[in-house]
Amino acid sequence: MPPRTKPLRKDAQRNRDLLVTTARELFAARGLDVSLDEIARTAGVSSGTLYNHFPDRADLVEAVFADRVATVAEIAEHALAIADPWAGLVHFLERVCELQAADRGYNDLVSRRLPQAPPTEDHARGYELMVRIIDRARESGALRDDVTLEDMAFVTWGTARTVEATAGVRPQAWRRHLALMLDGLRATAARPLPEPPLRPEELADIMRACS
Amino acid sequence: MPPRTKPLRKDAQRNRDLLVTTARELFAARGLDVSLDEIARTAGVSSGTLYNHFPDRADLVEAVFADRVATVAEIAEHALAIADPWAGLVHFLERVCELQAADRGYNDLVSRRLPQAPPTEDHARGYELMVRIIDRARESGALRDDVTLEDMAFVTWGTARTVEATAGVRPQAWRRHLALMLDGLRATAARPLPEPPLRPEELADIMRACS
DNA sequence: CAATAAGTTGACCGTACTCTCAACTTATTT
DNA sequence: AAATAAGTTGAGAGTACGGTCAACTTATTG
Repeated sequence: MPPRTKPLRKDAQRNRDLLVTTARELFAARGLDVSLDEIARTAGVSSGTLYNHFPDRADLVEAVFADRVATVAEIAEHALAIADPWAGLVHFLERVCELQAADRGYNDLVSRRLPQAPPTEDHARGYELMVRIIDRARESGALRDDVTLEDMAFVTWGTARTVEATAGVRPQAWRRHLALMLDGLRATAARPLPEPPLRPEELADIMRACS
Repeated sequence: MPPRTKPLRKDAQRNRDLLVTTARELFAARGLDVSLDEIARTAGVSSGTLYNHFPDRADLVEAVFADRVATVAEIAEHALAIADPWAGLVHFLERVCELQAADRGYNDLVSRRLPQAPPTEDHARGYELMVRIIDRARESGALRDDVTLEDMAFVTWGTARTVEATAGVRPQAWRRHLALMLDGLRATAARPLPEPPLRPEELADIMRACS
């Protein structure tokens, strides 16, 4: 659907796009903490223009990573297209972690709580698909039956930190971390867990929390 | 052994101690990014005094956490005193993660690369003990034989991130993360790993790296 | 081609932080 | 109780950042 708002003037649209792509590159290379002034300068516009388009840093971050939710949903779809449920889960987690490893900004985004983009329909779709990936893997008997979708956050958070630490020295080290984690998620590895899973609302709180 | 340098004047010593304990509290509560001015103010001394004692932020951090290396070594000793090698490893990792969970500053410290304290003899002792914890667990057949001491960094990094994320909502959630990870470290869970372990020098590089 | 709306500029304000130093105060020494 | 060495102070320099706005420029419209 076309956006309801009146279209931007064409130079304004050009500047906006420029800012987003510039920010995307800088975020990818150096993480989410790049200064907004530097982004504007690199894009060749004044800082006023940046603030005109994106009043808040979160607005810019949201614009830069707006497509990622859909990307994750697509990955989830591919994962569900794999016949073997366990292989599907592994595929999903590997691909998501690859996204993190390829983009320091995205890695920061999944790590830190940040902007809280308003929940979109892609969000809901991705969530549904992920639930199915987990359920299917669990019902197949490959995934341990005491883990939930929320436990996948541990995978994401953990590899995010490993990606950050090892990026300079061994960019693929996170694969080893992930593999160990995956071996712990197998039904055959299951031992009683010491703590109940995060409830969906708790995880939502964590994601939403800004600080 | 008494320090070789001339002892501080007694008010200077008092101020120094005050700064360290104040910094310890603030770091523990709010992480390593507390401003130095605030630490000085809270301690009731001027910022000049702080910089007189600790020219660099890293110097203060080092003073605050100087004892932690010895603490970890002690935990390692306790772990080795446990008869069952696997239980010893679990004990060690749980206790270290508890340290992280109890102190946001320490959690930051193990996460981010920061100051690179000069390697002390406690360091070497801790290292030796940790090697023995791992070797013993592996030789007992409980720990998978394709993991190394360096793989424990994944445990530390991972839980560090989970601690950070969940501290406000479910302070014990990291125990679940750790338990999943531990299940992946069991010999019975072992599947081939996709990436060679970090070499000791690589891990040292990561720890040393400042940025 | 006006006329007007839309967008841009860059200097500037406020804030927060690290770090310095000359003037001052306090402890220690003889 | 001087004399001296040691330590403290707090204002302020320097930096970087987010964010604002009145004056200016540019696109669009009739």
